Amino acid sequence: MARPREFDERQVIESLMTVFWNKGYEATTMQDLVKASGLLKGSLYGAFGDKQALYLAALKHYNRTRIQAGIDMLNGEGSVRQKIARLFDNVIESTRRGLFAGGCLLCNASLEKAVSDKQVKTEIKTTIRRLKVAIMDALKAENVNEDQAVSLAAFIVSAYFGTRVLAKGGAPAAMIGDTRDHCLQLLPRAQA
Amino acid sequence: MARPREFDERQVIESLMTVFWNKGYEATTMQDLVKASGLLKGSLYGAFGDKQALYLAALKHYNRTRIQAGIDMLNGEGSVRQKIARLFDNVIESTRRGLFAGGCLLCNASLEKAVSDKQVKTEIKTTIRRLKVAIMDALKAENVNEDQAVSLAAFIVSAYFGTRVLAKGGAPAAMIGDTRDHCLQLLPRAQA
DNA sequence: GTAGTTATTGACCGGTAGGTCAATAACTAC
DNA sequence: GTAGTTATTGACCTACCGGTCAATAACTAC
Repeated sequence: MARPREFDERQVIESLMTVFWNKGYEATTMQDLVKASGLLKGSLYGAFGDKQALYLAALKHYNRTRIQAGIDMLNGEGSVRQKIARLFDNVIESTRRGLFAGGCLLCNASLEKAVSDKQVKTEIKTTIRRLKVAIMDALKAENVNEDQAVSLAAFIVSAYFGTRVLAKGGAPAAMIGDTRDHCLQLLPRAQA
Repeated sequence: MARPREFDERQVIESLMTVFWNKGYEATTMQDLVKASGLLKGSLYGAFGDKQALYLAALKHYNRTRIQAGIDMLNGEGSVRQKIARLFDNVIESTRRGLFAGGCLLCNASLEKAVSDKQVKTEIKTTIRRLKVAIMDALKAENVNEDQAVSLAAFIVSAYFGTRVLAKGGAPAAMIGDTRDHCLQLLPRAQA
């Protein structure tokens, strides 16, 4: 019926995401995206839309993969303490490996694009909500009551996002470890 | 000996800061800065240097005024609990008033410019350090020991920065309140 | 007054930003 | 085969980006 696409959409979005992840929205040029994706400008526009749409697609992909990996981990085996500890340890680890200086595209989007792009803001809000709920569920699985779970989860998300800012700002890794330790201090003791 | 400047430097930097604060580095154009400051491009370049230098000056001004106001508060009267609570309440308040959507230029700079600009990174690191020390001092004034003060301060800075991300991302204000409450929970009880 | 110094002005510049489009290619249905 | 549809291509466009500079103005020292 029509000419088929010659590229793998997932793979292209992954490459777009990588560029936005380490350069930010404004500092990224269409030329950067062309180079990273291997597609030409016209194809990029034809397939996804303008730069804002490309960014939104990249952010959604980040949430569906990177953030989801965290949520899956929270839904998996182990005690809450272990799970939350791993969340923070991953930040330390990615910072140590220089993975985009430990940055998080979701946090970057919150500061750079949430105000100027309503669709981005909506995506951010629902993703934060999902992350918070995953933490709440992990807490409730260890008999933390609903109210406590709500406020503890909010607090952990804050501390977690804060470490992403500190990591990129060049603060010493020890600050992230200290943050993790104090978060764990507020968590219930393991019972299983 | 020479022609005197016709503008008040502090006032001009304050206006530059305002623009960078709500638009970010990349999204701000020289034209924006010209309009906000009232100066012409040539004067801006002559007095401060290029765009990066303008940003650095704006960030330093932000730290010398807005962040310093927080530090002064931490060094002032009252219990640590009251001081830390006020820190978070200010975030809620500025978000409610729509003050640049509750954003913090220091956090913005950490995510947008710390990696690409070494001078910005240095400024960020020393400012975070100063903020952390102010919190430590407030803790030690209430007989928290050195080690505890170090790690508690790191943790509070993380949680605080996290709320700035959440605020801009459009998360409900209740999450900030919950974060504040849990931070206070780890603080020593008032004794004076 | 004049010489020396710095500030202000606005026209100017090359480069590149995001975005468009007509031509052509690759496919399916019949 | 042909008609219809969509994908790919790369040349092209306008607007504006950050930055420069020669002319001129405003001052001080003497």
